[in-house]
Amino acid sequence: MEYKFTDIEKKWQDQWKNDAVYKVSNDSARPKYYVLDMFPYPSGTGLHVGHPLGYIASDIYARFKRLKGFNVLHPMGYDAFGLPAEQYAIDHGIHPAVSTEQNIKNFRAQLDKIGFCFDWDRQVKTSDPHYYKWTQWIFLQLFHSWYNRQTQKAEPLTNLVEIFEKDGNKNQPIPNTQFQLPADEKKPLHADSSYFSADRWKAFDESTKQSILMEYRLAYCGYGEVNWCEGLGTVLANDEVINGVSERGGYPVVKKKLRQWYLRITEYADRLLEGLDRIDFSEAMKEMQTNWIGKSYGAEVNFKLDAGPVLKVYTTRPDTIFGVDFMVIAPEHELVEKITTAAQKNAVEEYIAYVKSRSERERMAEKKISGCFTGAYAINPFDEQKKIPVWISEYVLAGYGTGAIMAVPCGDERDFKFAKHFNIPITNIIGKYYNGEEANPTKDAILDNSGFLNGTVMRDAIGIVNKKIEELGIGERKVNYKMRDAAFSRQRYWGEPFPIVWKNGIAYSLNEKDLPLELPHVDSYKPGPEGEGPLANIPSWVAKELETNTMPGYAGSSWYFLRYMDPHNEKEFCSRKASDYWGQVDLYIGGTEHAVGHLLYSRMWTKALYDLGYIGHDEPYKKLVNQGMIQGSSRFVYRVINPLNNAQQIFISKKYFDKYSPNNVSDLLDLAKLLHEKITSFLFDDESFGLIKINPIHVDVNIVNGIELDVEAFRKWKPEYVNAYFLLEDGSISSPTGGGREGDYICGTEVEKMSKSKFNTVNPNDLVSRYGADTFRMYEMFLGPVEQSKPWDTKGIEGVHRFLKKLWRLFYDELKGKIWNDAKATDGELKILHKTIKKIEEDTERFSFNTAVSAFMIAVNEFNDIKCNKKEILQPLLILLTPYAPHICEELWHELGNSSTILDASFPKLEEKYLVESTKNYPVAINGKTRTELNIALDATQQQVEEMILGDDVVKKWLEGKSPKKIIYVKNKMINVVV
RNA sequence: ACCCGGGUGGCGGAACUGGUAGACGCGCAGGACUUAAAAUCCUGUUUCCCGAAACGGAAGUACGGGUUCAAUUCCCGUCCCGGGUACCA
Repeated sequence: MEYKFTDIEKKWQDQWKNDAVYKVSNDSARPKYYVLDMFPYPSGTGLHVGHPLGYIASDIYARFKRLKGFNVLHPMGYDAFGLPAEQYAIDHGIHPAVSTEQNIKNFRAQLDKIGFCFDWDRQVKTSDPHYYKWTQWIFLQLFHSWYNRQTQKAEPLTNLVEIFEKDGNKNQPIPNTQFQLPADEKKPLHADSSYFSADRWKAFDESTKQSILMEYRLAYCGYGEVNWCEGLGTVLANDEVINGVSERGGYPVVKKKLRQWYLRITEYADRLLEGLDRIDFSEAMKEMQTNWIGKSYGAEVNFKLDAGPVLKVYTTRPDTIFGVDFMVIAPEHELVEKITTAAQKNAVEEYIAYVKSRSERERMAEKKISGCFTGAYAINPFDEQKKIPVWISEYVLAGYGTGAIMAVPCGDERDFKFAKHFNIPITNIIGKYYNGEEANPTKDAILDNSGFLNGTVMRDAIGIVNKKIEELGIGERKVNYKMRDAAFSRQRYWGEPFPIVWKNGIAYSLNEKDLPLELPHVDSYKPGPEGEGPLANIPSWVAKELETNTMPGYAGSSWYFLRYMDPHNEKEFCSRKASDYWGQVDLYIGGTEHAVGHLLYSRMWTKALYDLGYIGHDEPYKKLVNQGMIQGSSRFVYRVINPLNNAQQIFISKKYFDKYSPNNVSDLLDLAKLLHEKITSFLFDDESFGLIKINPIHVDVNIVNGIELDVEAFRKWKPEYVNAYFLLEDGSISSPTGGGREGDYICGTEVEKMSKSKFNTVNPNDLVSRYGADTFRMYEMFLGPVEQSKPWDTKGIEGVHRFLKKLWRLFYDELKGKIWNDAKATDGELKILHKTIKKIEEDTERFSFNTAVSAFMIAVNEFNDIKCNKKEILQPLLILLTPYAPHICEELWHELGNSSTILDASFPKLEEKYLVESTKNYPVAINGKTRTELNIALDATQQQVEEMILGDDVVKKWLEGKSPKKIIYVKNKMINVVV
């Protein structure tokens, strides 16, 4: 009986489906465990071997937890709204719903072959109205809520109105400090522009009230910049803009302000930081989120400008205020227009036009220093003699702080370079700490040239200056966050419609009973007028004054983990009973590319839902494991392009590509001679050989075995290659007519992103049909640590497949048939088994699946060596292995006589007694270099060890008669003799 | 530019908390079985030096420094590669 993986896998997949073994109940006496994979986007290209990596890891863990007695939720679904489907619709005229459905079918078929334990009854799709009804509903909760800074949580907006009616907003300042109330007619001179009394609130008209409330809503409307492409008449994603022009068509792209929805995530900044202490994410991940939130303590300082207005800057280093040599404000700062002098007007406008064409990323990445003087000067409040020139430059972004900085070149590298570049004189306020060659950002220097701060250590000066600034009323201490509110609208079709109607410029929500607001059918995906989305082209939609923006891709994925708990609930997004039972996602697996997007948004939504009392926990993911990317391993063939005959297809093996430099004339002549000698139809003359080119061309990795090209498959790959000649590695020729061929054609290799265009994608289906799902699953894990990125190479899969065949042969012999037996296991056999139990349990628990696979190989090799075919040993081994290779284990489990599924077996219990050792082979090092090994009892004392060491011949030889200075003996580790 | 991660044989990787660098697998080389092939099994495989071999010696974890009895592991600096940088998902 041989290992027929195709039959076995088919049989058990069908059986499992019929028996609904993966159906999960919300009602169980067992403890719960929730394993989740990051929501996949069903792309048109289908799965390649990189995608299932995380799913296999989570599947193994889910199955492992089930064996350990948990009620495990392991669901799967689709993040089905998104830009690619819409782009596909624009290009091919196929409705996104249709192509998405097709893609999902394809995905599902691929997933099913791998044998995952997903409970498909719980599948969700974000583009399904049954799902996005609740996305819209949650949006409305955010729309109807505000963040109470006193209680530090989201509350219904009705609370806020009550507060306003009682106290005005004196205790609840408007989050956006730039916001200005309409002028107060009663006390126009003294009115603070952002505070109002209860009386005044009551006197506001509806429109003013609504625009003030909008300033507090967690989901609010404002204005923001988008990538506007006049040529395409549309707004582009950052991805679609390359070097300031559109990816499609190459039209210029500029920034344009459009009305946008936002989520007030900045109000949650502190709680998002605090929450990181309570969740098990990697330090790197926490650091990335912390840096993204970017909390800093500093001061806002007002500088008077000679041109009249006041310039507000944010600085984290107020101690350096005497070192301010110039100001830099963002080119889009509202003051620029007001303060620019007539003489500088042209230069400034030109510079602003340049900056408008630049993406934020380009601006930050730019090494070349650029900027423009506005002609205006600021006055240092502590040194009124000092006139500080005001510049604009792209390196200052409008969205961060106040969009203006005070530049201190002796203490800040970027400011220093700017000053040098524009010949701005540099004031040294840190004495010998500044060498004139580079800035020194120290906080430990003693201040100099700093008026009343002279002689103070910078660190201490910060507080002194802050106090002074506040006393003088020229500024205040300020906590600042780099994070900005999340833009929450897209001028696109394929997303959730907002349940919002506009009446007289005021946004009102739809009633809950009118949800879902279904996405209407459109005939064209072209943008609407003025950069609005395609929905603006539908007369009936516009007539109802419905919002024409749609929600962004992350709307549906911000809460999907909750819907899986209660996927068919028509009354609620998720019942409190279900979310209380399942609670947090215990294990979340996905890539680091979501570090600051999805993971922050879903954390915020969870906190808001928690604040409003809809769920009982405020962090969605208890533990996060980041899976690395599987990179493609590309293969290249080298085509010789003969200028005398462009159409001729001649490929040279890697050796010759390495040997002949395409830039060296004599190399090219040698190559031409060689080719002519071997292939008579290859001709050259005195002029042409110098023009020969050698082009590396991506070749489909599926027709390359390791690095050897299947030349016949290559000729069939594309019509132009039918008559290809190959100069093989051994110098022989493979010609299209056949004959004369002996050697191999060797390809070049390179590690690149896995993508269709590089012909380096490998479809899991192909591998599953060739080796089986169990082999595929184990090989994906065997490649290396889940967290690490690594290149894919199909070649090594054979080793894992051999392992499974070897396992099979412990049960069945090809000739003798059944060989497993009921004999009693020896201590030696039990030792191997329990060593393996220990290793597998530990490795699985810490997600070290690659070493677990090795441990299985070692165990099977050892049992094979000692011819152990005993059921007593093999049965627990199968249970250990079943999370990794479920099909073969289920088959053998039943062959051993079990009738219930192995999925519900219990994980073997480790018996330490089989593993106890009394001695150890200690490595003995002399001066840190291992020289010999000694077998010593584990309970040996320092003295006993020293005696043994000094009596050893090898040690004596290395001591050369000298006596050791010290003998270091670390129990159960090693011995080091210091001479 | 900024933030995060990574760099170990021909290749993927192992070494979990500073303690025998290279487990396991691929590939390669040699051998057994076979008419042959496949499958399977056995042996070897970091590099260099000495040597017939056993054995022995030296170097070695991107590069340059440092801490330590001992560094792939900790610290400082440099280079290279990957992810993210707010509308790809």
